[in-house]
Amino acid sequence: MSIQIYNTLTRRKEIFQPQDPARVTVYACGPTVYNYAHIGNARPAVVFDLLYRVLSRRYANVVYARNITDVDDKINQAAADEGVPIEVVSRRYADAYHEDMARLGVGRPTVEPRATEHIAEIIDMIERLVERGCAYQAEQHVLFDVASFEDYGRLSRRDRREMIAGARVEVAPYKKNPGDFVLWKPSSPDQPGWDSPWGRGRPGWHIECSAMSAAHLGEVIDIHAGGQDLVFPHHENEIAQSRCAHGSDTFARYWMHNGFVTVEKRKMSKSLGNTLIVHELLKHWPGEVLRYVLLSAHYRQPLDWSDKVLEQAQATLDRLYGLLRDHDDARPAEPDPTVIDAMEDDLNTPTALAALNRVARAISSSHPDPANAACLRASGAALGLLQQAADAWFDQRRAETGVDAGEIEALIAARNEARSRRDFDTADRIRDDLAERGIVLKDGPEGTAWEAANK
RNA sequence: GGCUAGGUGGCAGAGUGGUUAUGCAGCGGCCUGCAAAGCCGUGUACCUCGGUUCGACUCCGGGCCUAGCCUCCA
Repeated sequence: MSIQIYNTLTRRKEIFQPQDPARVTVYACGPTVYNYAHIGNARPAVVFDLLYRVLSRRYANVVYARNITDVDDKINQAAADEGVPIEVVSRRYADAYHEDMARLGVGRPTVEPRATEHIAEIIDMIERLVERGCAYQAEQHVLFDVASFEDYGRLSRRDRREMIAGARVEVAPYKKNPGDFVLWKPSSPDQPGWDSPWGRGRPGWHIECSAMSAAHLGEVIDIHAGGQDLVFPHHENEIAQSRCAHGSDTFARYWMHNGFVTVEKRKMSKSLGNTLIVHELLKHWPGEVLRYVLLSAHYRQPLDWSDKVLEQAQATLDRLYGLLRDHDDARPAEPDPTVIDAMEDDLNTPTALAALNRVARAISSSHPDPANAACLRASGAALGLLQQAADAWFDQRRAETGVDAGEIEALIAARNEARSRRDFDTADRIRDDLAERGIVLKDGPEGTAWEAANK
């Protein structure tokens, strides 16, 4: 089987064929670092990290770029509010982003370019756009001339003329067309800025991705990915800039867009004030639970976030880790082919999880079954799951309750002593008291284990 | 208004022109001092109305409903 990808450009699932199998290029839009990441920001990070892993199984050299946008008016605002340079804000939240994503099992991309380190490339690209007649200068701004690009609107399936008619965008008087967007804008002395042929200023929102992807991946890339809300205008504008600047007929050959995380079916967004911050969620749930939930729905579908789905994911992981604890002897193994097939079919993680659970069910209950357990662990690896030691998983779960493990162990010993005397009233009282505190006892042939109940 | 995606069993969520998704919960059984956990078994779902077909949840058309984009946004 080959890798299949749903391409937003054609609205169809297509067989993935890299332009150069010796160097596969992927660019994903990363965070603008002015705040902690919410779980909606985490979805593309998790999903496209998986894409990178899927591609890497087949291609030896996959270059995966995920940028950090570290110059932006929201960052400027946050820095001004605090009275600190923008670097303080951007570094703080970039670090937090890395920590949070690591706890979700997201690896680092091959390259992680930053906008502020590519100002020269950005200016260079804007100059080329002006030379080619695709951009014009007006009142210290440089704007992209949408009318100069015939294919504008093709990705998002919009008609340029209709967009003008229904434009809700604030139309600056110096724009030739309402749809024209800013490539470069002037900075006041108290705003961050760089010298340029158009005076001291800073880049507009879209240009940095075009400049950085060209700098690190080349003028035509294989896959460009991001959230659904970036289709328009961000990606549409990237295409326009890049193709005009390079004089090419293709910018990215495949476009992938993840669906939204919703809360009570409404899109999670800053303006609705219903964002769930990953940093906060991690105080209550293991990162692996968040990851499992993120993978439980197909990446293009909306994913409704709730405590219920978190509890379900945790219960499932408890069961799987229990199997590993009882059967895995850490021998090497290959993942179940069904899991790989599902991943290569446009990252079908729900089907992959179903296959993972079938592997789990194949594990014998009556005999030690290290072969199937190892397959379970290896299959989990393909999804970035089940990679910690089972004991570590359960220790982490216990630690959440903040109880004294020694005390629990002592109570369990007392209960078992009472049971051996057949003093079941005492034994049951101890068990009930522990249950009150959220501790569940599990009697087994090896003795009595315990763990924290689901919240 | 324009454009896009989707409506599947109690919940979450894949998929398929005729055959078991999977998980969580529930129910029955095994096990257990009794439970829990674990294991085994179990539910016969696919918005609505037409059409195509030997046969449609799956294809086509209409309708209803939901969400999203068109403005910063993953």
